[in-house]
Amino acid sequence: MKLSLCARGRLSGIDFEKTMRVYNLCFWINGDHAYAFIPWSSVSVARIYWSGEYELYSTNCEEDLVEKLEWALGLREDLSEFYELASRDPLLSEFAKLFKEWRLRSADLWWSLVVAVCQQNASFKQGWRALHELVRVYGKSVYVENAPILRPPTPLEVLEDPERLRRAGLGYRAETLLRVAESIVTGVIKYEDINRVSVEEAESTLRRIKGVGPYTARLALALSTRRYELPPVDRWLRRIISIVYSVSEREAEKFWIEKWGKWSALASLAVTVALDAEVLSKALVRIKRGEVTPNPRVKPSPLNMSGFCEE
DNA sequence: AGTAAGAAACCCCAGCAAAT
DNA sequence: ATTTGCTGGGGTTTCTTACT
Repeated sequence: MKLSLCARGRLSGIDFEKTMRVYNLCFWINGDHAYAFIPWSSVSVARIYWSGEYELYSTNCEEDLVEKLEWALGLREDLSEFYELASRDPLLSEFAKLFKEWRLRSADLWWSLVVAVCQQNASFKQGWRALHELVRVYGKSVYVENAPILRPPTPLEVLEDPERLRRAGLGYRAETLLRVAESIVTGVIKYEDINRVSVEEAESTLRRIKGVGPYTARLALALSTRRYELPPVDRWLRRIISIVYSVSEREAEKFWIEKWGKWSALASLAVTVALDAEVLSKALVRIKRGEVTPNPRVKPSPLNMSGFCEE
């Protein structure tokens, strides 16, 4: 699939390097720039330099691609309230100082669900390796200036060749992902519907897919709709919450929502970045030592997944 | 013999669905 | 509402090997 240049320009207002590095696969990070696939469009990819300069490539140049790109980068998202709360929080105050200009990158509903399903019952390493392998094993590329760039497979491509999910190491999660692909292709699940209703309703809609529970649904919602009221809380975070704030694990989620309000899901993700998604035992040691900012030596981490490309 | 690196074994962990 | 079992790879410990 050959893409042509649709637009170029310069954006500003956020930290493009942090925004592009956090939870991005190594295929798409390259020295002083990175690639972002633009949701809700035909196949489109933006090359974004840390300076904010960008080049936008697509199969057919739509009008509002730049707008979609800005949305996906959270360019107009006002996080001052979140960072104000974070600055008074023991886990995220240091993070708040360093990551004020960071924004969460959005993906379309399909890819958000793929990401979320890969994380099920998996450590950070296991989940992201599976996602990395998934992209590699399907081996679909777009061509930008005659150079191939791997792209995520579409739900149709996954349904056409479901065996590759096993090779990617998804294990039994493959079954869930196939049901997700099915739901997307048949239109049972549609972004417009999900985005129109409350997050609570959206969550229950997604959960109608067997294998999609609250964690998966909420992570996917946060990534695809930029609405953060319902946090994904896994055992890792639940344990951390209960220890740091002296609440029972049973009450941890309720506590988290009361604490962060409409920023709950963003706070969940921020904690994983701040602690490099290290395994629980190590994360707890770091918290005890007050080491709650990302450590560049930790690999792989949400900020640095280059290791998967070197395996 | 002592030690470090490498391999293997063991246990543990994860989110979800189903059972209770 | 709470507990249990599923499933597959990661983490940790233990054992083996190789080298000084």
